[in-house]
Amino acid sequence: MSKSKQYWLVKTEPESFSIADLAKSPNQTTCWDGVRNYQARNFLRDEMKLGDDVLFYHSNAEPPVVMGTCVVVREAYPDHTAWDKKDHHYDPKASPDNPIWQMVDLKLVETFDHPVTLPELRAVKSLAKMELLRQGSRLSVQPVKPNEFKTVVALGRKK
DNA sequence: GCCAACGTTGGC
DNA sequence: GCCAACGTTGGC
Repeated sequence: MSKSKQYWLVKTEPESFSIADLAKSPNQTTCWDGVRNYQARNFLRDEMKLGDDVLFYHSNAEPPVVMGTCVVVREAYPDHTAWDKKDHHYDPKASPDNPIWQMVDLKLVETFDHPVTLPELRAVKSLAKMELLRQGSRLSVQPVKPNEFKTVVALGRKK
């Protein structure tokens, strides 16, 4: 008995990992490591399912922008970068026995012809309640409603 | 580079 | 368990 497909948005700073980097990755697939926030992790670990569609967002960019979409191709498994001392997101409390942090694998679906900027999103009335647009929203993995997803994709394809 | 909003830490 | 101090995120 499978639930209907869910939708998500993930943030990344393009200087560390951009959608172009994803496009260049083997099989256009990457492990989404480095999430170090419990609420975001809980979404990754408990709710992201194979086949869920994901908006790919560039944060700390000029302008901040939804670049395209990807899809969940592997469900949650331990984020081994958490116990790698050399990793930027190293967490001394994590270990193979107690991973704490999880990641999923994401595969590129499409890069928008017309990436949708944050000001453009804010101008769309039906997106007013998007988590991304909430003031102070910092979740790097967040749920997106089906209509919101469809609206953003339509904006990304047209113009 | 600034700073508001947020999450985490640690003293008590 | 409170909450001040601190660190981080991320838009501007």
